[in-house]
Amino acid sequence: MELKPLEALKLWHDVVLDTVRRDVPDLSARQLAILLTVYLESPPHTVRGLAAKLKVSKPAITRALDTMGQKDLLKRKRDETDKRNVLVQRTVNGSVYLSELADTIIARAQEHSSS
Amino acid sequence: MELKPLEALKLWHDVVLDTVRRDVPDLSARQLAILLTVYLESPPHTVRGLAAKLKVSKPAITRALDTMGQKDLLKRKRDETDKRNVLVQRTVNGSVYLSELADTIIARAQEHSSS
DNA sequence: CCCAACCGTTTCGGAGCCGATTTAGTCTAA
DNA sequence: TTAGACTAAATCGGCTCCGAAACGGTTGGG
Repeated sequence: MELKPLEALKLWHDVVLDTVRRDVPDLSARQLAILLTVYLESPPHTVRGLAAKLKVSKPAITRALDTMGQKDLLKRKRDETDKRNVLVQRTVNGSVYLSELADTIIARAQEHSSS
Repeated sequence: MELKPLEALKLWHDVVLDTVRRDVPDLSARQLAILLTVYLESPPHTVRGLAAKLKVSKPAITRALDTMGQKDLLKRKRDETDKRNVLVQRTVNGSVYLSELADTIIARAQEHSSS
Protein backbone atom coordinates (compact mmCIF):
# COMPACT_ATOMS: atom_id res chain seq x y z
CA MET A 1 0.00 0.00 0.00
CA GLU A 2 1.53 3.28 -1.04
CA LEU A 3 0.25 6.50 0.38
CA LYS A 4 1.17 10.12 -0.03
CA PRO A 5 1.00 12.57 2.89
CA LEU A 6 -2.05 14.41 1.62
CA GLU A 7 -3.88 11.18 0.89
CA ALA A 8 -3.06 9.84 4.34
CA LEU A 9 -4.45 12.95 6.03
CA LYS A 10 -7.57 12.97 3.87
CA LEU A 11 -8.24 9.36 4.76
CA TRP A 12 -7.77 10.13 8.45
CA HIS A 13 -9.97 13.19 8.16
CA ASP A 14 -12.87 11.33 6.58
CA VAL A 15 -12.83 8.46 9.03
CA VAL A 16 -12.45 10.64 12.12
CA LEU A 17 -15.26 12.84 10.85
CA ASP A 18 -17.46 9.80 10.47
CA THR A 19 -16.80 8.61 14.00
CA VAL A 20 -17.38 12.06 15.47
CA ARG A 21 -20.67 12.53 13.67
CA ARG A 22 -22.38 9.28 14.57
CA ASP A 23 -22.02 9.98 18.24
CA VAL A 24 -23.10 6.48 19.29
CA PRO A 25 -20.99 4.93 20.67
CA ASP A 26 -18.34 7.55 21.23
CA LEU A 27 -15.05 5.99 22.22
CA SER A 28 -12.01 7.94 23.32
CA ALA A 29 -8.69 7.26 21.66
CA ARG A 30 -7.69 5.30 24.72
CA GLN A 31 -10.76 3.11 24.65
CA LEU A 32 -10.36 2.47 20.96
CA ALA A 33 -6.75 1.50 21.50
CA ILE A 34 -7.83 -1.07 24.10
CA LEU A 35 -10.56 -2.45 21.88
CA LEU A 36 -8.26 -2.84 18.90
CA THR A 37 -5.52 -4.42 20.99
CA VAL A 38 -7.87 -7.03 22.43
CA TYR A 39 -9.27 -7.92 19.04
CA LEU A 40 -6.04 -7.88 17.05
CA GLU A 41 -3.36 -9.19 19.37
CA SER A 42 -3.15 -12.69 20.77
CA PRO A 43 -4.60 -13.33 24.22
CA PRO A 44 -4.44 -13.35 27.14
CA HIS A 45 -5.15 -9.68 27.87
CA THR A 46 -4.92 -8.53 31.47
CA VAL A 47 -5.47 -5.12 33.03
CA ARG A 48 -1.83 -4.89 33.93
CA GLY A 49 -0.69 -5.90 30.49
CA LEU A 50 -2.90 -3.38 28.76
CA ALA A 51 -1.81 -0.61 31.13
CA ALA A 52 1.82 -1.33 30.31
CA LYS A 53 1.19 -1.47 26.59
CA LEU A 54 -0.66 1.84 26.49
CA LYS A 55 1.56 3.44 29.13
CA VAL A 56 -1.42 4.52 31.26
CA SER A 57 -2.42 3.71 34.82
CA LYS A 58 -4.29 0.56 35.79
CA PRO A 59 -7.39 2.40 37.04
CA ALA A 60 -7.68 3.98 33.62
CA ILE A 61 -7.88 0.52 32.09
CA THR A 62 -10.39 -0.65 34.72
CA ARG A 63 -12.64 2.32 33.99
CA ALA A 64 -12.38 1.84 30.27
CA LEU A 65 -13.40 -1.79 30.72
CA ASP A 66 -16.37 -0.64 32.81
CA THR A 67 -17.73 1.68 30.16
CA MET A 68 -16.99 -0.61 27.24
CA GLY A 69 -18.45 -3.52 29.16
CA GLN A 70 -21.68 -1.56 29.59
CA LYS A 71 -21.79 -1.09 25.83
CA ASP A 72 -21.14 -4.81 25.44
CA LEU A 73 -18.05 -4.23 23.35
CA LEU A 74 -15.85 -6.27 25.68
CA LYS A 75 -16.26 -8.54 28.71
CA ARG A 76 -14.27 -9.54 31.77
CA LYS A 77 -13.56 -13.08 32.86
CA ARG A 78 -11.72 -14.25 35.95
CA ASP A 79 -8.65 -16.30 35.23
CA GLU A 80 -9.49 -19.61 36.94
CA THR A 81 -5.87 -20.74 37.04
CA ASP A 82 -4.83 -17.54 38.82
CA LYS A 83 -7.80 -15.78 40.32
CA ARG A 84 -5.93 -12.53 40.74
CA ASN A 85 -6.04 -11.95 37.01
CA VAL A 86 -8.89 -10.67 34.92
CA LEU A 87 -8.94 -11.73 31.30
CA VAL A 88 -10.42 -9.32 28.80
CA GLN A 89 -12.43 -11.08 26.14
CA ARG A 90 -14.22 -10.23 22.93
CA THR A 91 -17.94 -10.01 22.34
CA VAL A 92 -20.14 -10.30 19.27
CA ASN A 93 -21.08 -6.66 19.60
CA GLY A 94 -17.46 -5.58 19.67
CA SER A 95 -16.72 -7.57 16.55
CA VAL A 96 -19.57 -5.85 14.78
CA TYR A 97 -18.34 -2.43 15.86
CA LEU A 98 -14.82 -3.03 14.58
CA SER A 99 -16.12 -4.61 11.42
CA GLU A 100 -18.06 -1.44 10.70
CA LEU A 101 -15.00 0.65 11.43
CA ALA A 102 -13.00 -1.44 8.98
CA ASP A 103 -15.71 -0.98 6.36
CA THR A 104 -15.56 2.79 6.84
CA ILE A 105 -11.79 2.86 6.49
CA ILE A 106 -11.85 0.73 3.36
CA ALA A 107 -14.62 2.71 1.74
CA ARG A 108 -12.80 5.99 2.35
CA ALA A 109 -9.51 4.54 1.17
CA GLN A 110 -11.06 3.46 -2.10
CA GLU A 111 -12.58 6.90 -2.63
CA HIS A 112 -9.15 8.46 -2.40
CA SER A 113 -7.43 5.93 -4.63
CA SER A 114 -9.99 6.52 -7.35
CA SER A 115 -9.66 10.29 -7.16
CA MET B 1 -5.04 1.78 -2.59
CA GLU B 2 -6.52 -1.59 -1.78
CA LEU B 3 -7.04 -2.64 1.80
CA LYS B 4 -8.48 -5.70 3.49
CA PRO B 5 -10.50 -5.43 6.71
CA LEU B 6 -7.79 -6.90 8.92
CA GLU B 7 -5.12 -4.69 7.40
CA ALA B 8 -7.31 -1.62 7.85
CA LEU B 9 -7.84 -2.37 11.54
CA LYS B 10 -4.17 -3.13 12.12
CA LEU B 11 -3.23 0.19 10.56
CA TRP B 12 -5.74 2.00 12.75
CA HIS B 13 -4.54 0.10 15.79
CA ASP B 14 -0.90 1.02 15.30
CA VAL B 15 -1.53 4.69 14.68
CA VAL B 16 -3.99 5.08 17.56
CA LEU B 17 -1.57 3.29 19.83
CA ASP B 18 1.16 5.71 18.81
CA THR B 19 -0.97 8.74 19.56
CA VAL B 20 -2.09 7.34 22.92
CA ARG B 21 1.43 6.54 24.06
CA ARG B 22 3.10 9.86 23.31
CA ASP B 23 0.58 11.71 25.41
CA VAL B 24 1.78 15.10 24.24
CA PRO B 25 -0.16 16.73 22.67
CA ASP B 26 -3.28 14.75 23.31
CA LEU B 27 -6.12 15.75 21.02
CA SER B 28 -9.60 14.34 21.30
CA ALA B 29 -11.26 12.89 18.22
CA ARG B 30 -13.32 16.04 18.04
CA GLN B 31 -10.34 18.33 18.14
CA LEU B 32 -8.54 16.29 15.55
CA ALA B 33 -11.57 16.44 13.30
CA ILE B 34 -11.56 20.23 13.54
CA LEU B 35 -7.85 20.47 12.87
CA LEU B 36 -8.04 18.23 9.81
CA THR B 37 -11.07 20.04 8.45
CA VAL B 38 -9.40 23.42 8.70
CA TYR B 39 -6.24 22.21 7.03
CA LEU B 40 -7.79 20.08 4.30
CA GLU B 41 -10.96 21.87 3.28
CA SER B 42 -11.18 25.22 1.59
CA PRO B 43 -11.74 28.30 3.74
CA PRO B 44 -13.46 30.15 5.22
CA HIS B 45 -14.03 28.17 8.41
CA THR B 46 -16.43 29.63 10.96
CA VAL B 47 -17.52 28.33 14.34
CA ARG B 48 -21.03 27.80 13.12
CA GLY B 49 -19.89 26.00 10.00
CA LEU B 50 -17.63 23.65 11.90
CA ALA B 51 -20.36 22.92 14.43
CA ALA B 52 -22.74 21.99 11.63
CA LYS B 53 -20.17 19.85 9.86
CA LEU B 54 -19.26 17.87 12.97
CA LYS B 55 -22.83 17.88 14.31
CA VAL B 56 -21.78 19.22 17.70
CA SER B 57 -22.77 22.35 19.62
CA LYS B 58 -21.17 25.73 19.05
CA PRO B 59 -19.66 25.94 22.56
CA ALA B 60 -17.86 22.67 21.89
CA ILE B 61 -16.16 24.29 18.90
CA THR B 62 -15.32 27.43 20.88
CA ARG B 63 -13.69 25.38 23.63
CA ALA B 64 -11.76 23.28 21.14
CA LEU B 65 -10.46 26.45 19.51
CA ASP B 66 -9.41 27.72 22.95
CA THR B 67 -7.30 24.68 23.77
CA MET B 68 -5.88 24.25 20.29
CA GLY B 69 -5.16 27.95 20.14
CA GLN B 70 -3.14 27.65 23.35
CA LYS B 71 -1.10 24.91 21.72
CA ASP B 72 -0.68 27.15 18.68
CA LEU B 73 -2.19 24.58 16.34
CA LEU B 74 -4.82 27.01 15.09
CA LYS B 75 -5.69 30.69 15.40
CA ARG B 76 -8.74 32.92 15.35
CA LYS B 77 -9.20 36.00 13.22
CA ARG B 78 -12.10 38.41 13.15
CA ASP B 79 -13.81 38.68 9.80
CA GLU B 80 -13.38 42.37 8.99
CA THR B 81 -16.13 42.38 6.40
CA ASP B 82 -18.61 40.97 8.94
CA LYS B 83 -17.40 41.40 12.48
CA ARG B 84 -19.82 38.84 13.83
CA ASN B 85 -17.82 36.05 12.24
CA VAL B 86 -14.64 34.45 13.47
CA LEU B 87 -12.41 32.87 10.86
CA VAL B 88 -10.32 29.88 11.90
CA GLN B 89 -6.88 29.90 10.35
CA ARG B 90 -3.85 27.65 10.12
CA THR B 91 -0.53 28.03 11.91
CA VAL B 92 2.95 26.77 11.21
CA ASN B 93 2.82 24.63 14.33
CA GLY B 94 -0.40 22.99 13.20
CA SER B 95 1.10 22.15 9.84
CA VAL B 96 4.02 20.48 11.55
CA TYR B 97 1.73 18.45 13.79
CA LEU B 98 -0.31 17.14 10.88
CA SER B 99 2.79 16.49 8.85
CA GLU B 100 4.08 14.25 11.62
CA LEU B 101 0.74 12.49 11.82
CA ALA B 102 0.90 11.84 8.10
CA ASP B 103 4.39 10.42 8.48
CA THR B 104 3.19 8.04 11.17
CA ILE B 105 0.29 6.83 9.04
CA ILE B 106 2.49 6.30 6.02
CA ALA B 107 5.16 4.46 8.00
CA ARG B 108 2.60 2.12 9.52
CA ALA B 109 0.91 1.57 6.19
CA GLN B 110 4.18 0.54 4.60
CA GLU B 111 4.87 -1.91 7.40
CA HIS B 112 1.60 -3.65 6.71
CA SER B 113 2.01 -3.74 2.97
CA SER B 114 5.41 -5.37 3.31
CA SER B 115 4.11 -8.01 5.72
C1' DC C 1 -33.59 54.72 13.43
C1' DC C 2 -34.49 50.46 15.47
C1' DC C 3 -35.42 45.98 16.21
C1' DA C 4 -35.19 41.30 14.84
C1' DA C 5 -31.83 38.02 13.40
C1' DC C 6 -27.37 36.31 13.58
C1' DC C 7 -22.68 35.57 15.39
C1' DG C 8 -19.33 33.71 18.88
C1' DT C 9 -18.63 33.55 23.77
C1' DT C 10 -19.73 32.85 28.59
C1' DT C 11 -22.23 30.87 32.34
C1' DC C 12 -24.33 27.03 34.61
C1' DG C 13 -25.10 22.44 36.58
C1' DG C 14 -23.98 17.83 35.56
C1' DA C 15 -21.30 13.99 34.00
C1' DG C 16 -16.98 11.58 32.98
C1' DC C 17 -12.23 10.84 33.28
C1' DC C 18 -7.69 11.58 35.46
C1' DG C 19 -3.68 9.62 38.64
C1' DA C 20 -2.46 8.49 43.36
C1' DT C 21 -3.67 5.91 47.04
C1' DT C 22 -6.12 2.49 49.54
C1' DT C 23 -8.67 -1.83 49.87
C1' DA C 24 -9.71 -6.66 49.32
C1' DG C 25 -8.73 -10.98 47.43
C1' DT C 26 -5.23 -14.44 45.80
C1' DC C 27 -0.93 -16.71 45.37
C1' DT C 28 3.74 -18.27 46.74
C1' DA C 29 7.72 -19.31 49.16
C1' DA C 30 9.92 -19.77 53.52
C1' DT D 1 0.98 -21.53 58.24
C1' DT D 2 1.97 -17.10 57.61
C1' DA D 3 4.15 -12.92 55.75
C1' DG D 4 4.91 -10.60 51.69
C1' DA D 5 4.20 -10.01 46.79
C1' DC D 6 0.94 -9.29 43.41
C1' DT D 7 -3.64 -8.67 41.25
C1' DA D 8 -7.86 -5.76 40.04
C1' DA D 9 -11.12 -2.76 41.94
C1' DA D 10 -12.83 1.07 44.89
C1' DT D 11 -12.14 5.67 46.73
C1' DC D 12 -10.63 10.44 46.69
C1' DG D 13 -10.14 15.33 45.13
C1' DG D 14 -9.32 17.75 41.03
C1' DC D 15 -9.75 18.73 36.37
C1' DT D 16 -11.98 18.83 31.74
C1' DC D 17 -15.64 18.57 28.84
C1' DC D 18 -20.61 18.44 27.79
C1' DG D 19 -25.13 20.89 25.93
C1' DA D 20 -28.75 24.35 27.02
C1' DA D 21 -29.50 28.76 27.91
C1' DA D 22 -28.26 33.51 28.54
C1' DC D 23 -25.28 37.32 27.00
C1' DG D 24 -23.08 41.23 24.41
C1' DG D 25 -21.68 42.78 19.91
C1' DT D 26 -22.83 43.25 14.91
C1' DT D 27 -25.63 43.52 10.88
C1' DG D 28 -29.24 44.60 7.77
C1' DG D 29 -34.15 45.23 6.54
C1' DG D 30 -38.32 47.82 7.41
